Amino acid sequence: MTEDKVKKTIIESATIFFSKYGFYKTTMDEIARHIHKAKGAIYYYFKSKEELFNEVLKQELNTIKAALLKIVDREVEPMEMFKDYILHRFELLNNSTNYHETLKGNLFDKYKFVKDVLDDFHSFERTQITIILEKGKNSGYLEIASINSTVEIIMMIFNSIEIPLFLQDSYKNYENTINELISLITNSLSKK
Amino acid sequence: MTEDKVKKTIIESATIFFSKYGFYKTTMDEIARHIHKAKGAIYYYFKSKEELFNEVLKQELNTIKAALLKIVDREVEPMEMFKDYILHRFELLNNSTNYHETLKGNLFDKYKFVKDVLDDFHSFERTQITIILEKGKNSGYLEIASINSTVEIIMMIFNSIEIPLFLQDSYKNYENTINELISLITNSLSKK
DNA sequence: TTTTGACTAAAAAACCATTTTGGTCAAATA
DNA sequence: TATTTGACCAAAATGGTTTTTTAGTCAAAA
Repeated sequence: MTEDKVKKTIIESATIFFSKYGFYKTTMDEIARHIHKAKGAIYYYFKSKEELFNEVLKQELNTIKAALLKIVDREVEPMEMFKDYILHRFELLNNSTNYHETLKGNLFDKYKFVKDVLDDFHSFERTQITIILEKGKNSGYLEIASINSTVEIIMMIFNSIEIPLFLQDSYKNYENTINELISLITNSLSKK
Repeated sequence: MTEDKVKKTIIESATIFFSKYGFYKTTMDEIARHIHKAKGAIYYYFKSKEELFNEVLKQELNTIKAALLKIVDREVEPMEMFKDYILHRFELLNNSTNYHETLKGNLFDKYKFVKDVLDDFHSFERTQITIILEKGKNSGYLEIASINSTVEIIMMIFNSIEIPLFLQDSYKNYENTINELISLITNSLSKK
């Protein structure tokens, strides 16, 4: 229906500006102007700027979730799947400007309003990694004492390493770092 | 001699205030007043506030380095040594307020002036971890393809995980996290 | 049902005056 | 000679005020 179409164009416009200028330096006016609408129109579909940003981030993360789900649904050897997952996970998030925005914002303890969207993504990822590790354990490839603890420390490493990786350029070779990280983790989990 | 004595009291005073208020909210005047000296006296020993902070941080890190050296110099099984090293490494840094200050400052891309002191510490740590891993490799406990790469990824994880660990309180159980991290890494490196 | 655009209250930015602070230095002290 | 002082300066930080911008509202129009 038409309603969804307009909503879609608003989100598209918002995505452009939020990606380029971040949350605080984007105005509702410019988002509206870009699609030749009055600012008020946006408020017919979204109750606030924060809700709009949330929607943008949510869609960006949903696309990433979908891509990652494909990897977990494949029929491959669990260790191979895990490598693939990590590789794509960082690649996809590395390309999500609004995710970077959020990361940065969280360091400055602003952006509390994205908590739900981020929590959802973390929860998704926790589930996927658990599934992969369980597959590996069941098929005898992996040796894991406590799957839960393992998933937690892996999540923590992922979420920590993002900051230097995405926000600072302090680390020369991104590619290399990810590959070494994959080796370290898979080495740790696989039976020898 | 007397010169060193005065210099020492200045550093002590500076340590107190920098630890309590951080670099920017500490004034040279209060550092001087606390030891009943005029501000100018400090400038007889240190050429700037930045140099003074550097000295404070340097001494804090030197103490930590000394403590860590003791661990590496011990005669124990390499894997045990590595566990000990990691455990104390985080424990010691966790108690260094001025190191936290620096970490925070680096995120906000200020504090460029501490670069040398930090680089020195990183270089020290790179050396120690390399020594431990080489010991482990030579004595047949560890299985490592490239020691250099392994050291780099471990360093990166250490330096990344500090941010949530020290600066945010987002992670519930510090103890537990460190232990899981130790398990993950040692598992990855040791022969089975 | 959807869009507009004038409107408001609050936040941000710009501005200015005042104070604080890092750093200097000639003179005093030891 | 080696060290300390404290008045002094320029630059930065701070506080307070005015102006501008912006998120959000809403009655009227389409």
